[in-house]
Amino acid sequence: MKIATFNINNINKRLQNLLFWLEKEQPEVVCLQELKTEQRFFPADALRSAGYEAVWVGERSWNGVAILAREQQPILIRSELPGDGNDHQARYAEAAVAGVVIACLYLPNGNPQPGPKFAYKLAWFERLIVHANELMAAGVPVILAGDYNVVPTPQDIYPTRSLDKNALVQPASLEAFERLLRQGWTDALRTLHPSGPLWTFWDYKFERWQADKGMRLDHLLLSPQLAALLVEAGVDRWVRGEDNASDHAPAWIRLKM
DNA sequence: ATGACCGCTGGAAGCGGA
Repeated sequence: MKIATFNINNINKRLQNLLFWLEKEQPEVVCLQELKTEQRFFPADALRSAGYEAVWVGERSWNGVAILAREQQPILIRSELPGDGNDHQARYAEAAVAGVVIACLYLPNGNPQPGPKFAYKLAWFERLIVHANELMAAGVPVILAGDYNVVPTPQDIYPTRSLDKNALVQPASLEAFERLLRQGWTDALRTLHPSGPLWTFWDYKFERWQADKGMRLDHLLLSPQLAALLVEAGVDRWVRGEDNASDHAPAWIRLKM
């Protein structure tokens, strides 16, 4: 079973890119972020024609997450991250697919830092840590997949000092990610590729793609019973080189199930 | 690197993104 996470950066603007990738790579489950569309404009019919059922949480202009499943209907469990009844940004969806809990998340970027946006990022991260702990304690198979907006280690970014103040690389951001992992989650891509670049994002600016100066921001974390089934993982880099591409490429895993 | 991108909003520049 192939499961992918992909920050699509506007699902309607990039629908043809998405459909082409789905046709070529045939993932069974897909977590999408940055739909940038309100709920009623999600392209459910086009995806169904391509063989995918979906659940989604839309918002005008920004954010937005979706979970797709090939030839089966994902069962929505929740559409908001618990812990703050005043936070309605469309950044979290959780669904059951084939007996696995799929959490699709879009963690706040947090720039500029310091400031209220960075505080929101860290607060959101704390809520995720609390909820992930509950999922772990429930003992069910879980995948936490999405755009974490965190560069986990120095080898997950091209050599530069120009981003030292960026929210993506702040010690507080990395420490929160570490604390999440220590609950017992497996960082699937890094586990199968322990060293070297595994970029999932290349900035549109400054010809970062052409120079292959990227970052690893998109992660799939596995609960222990799924980590034992992990057989393959990678990044579909070719997607970033297409016309009209998102600035992210899909990251994916294959589980023996 | 006080950065050259991309797309949205609104109807012009300004913003969010990372």
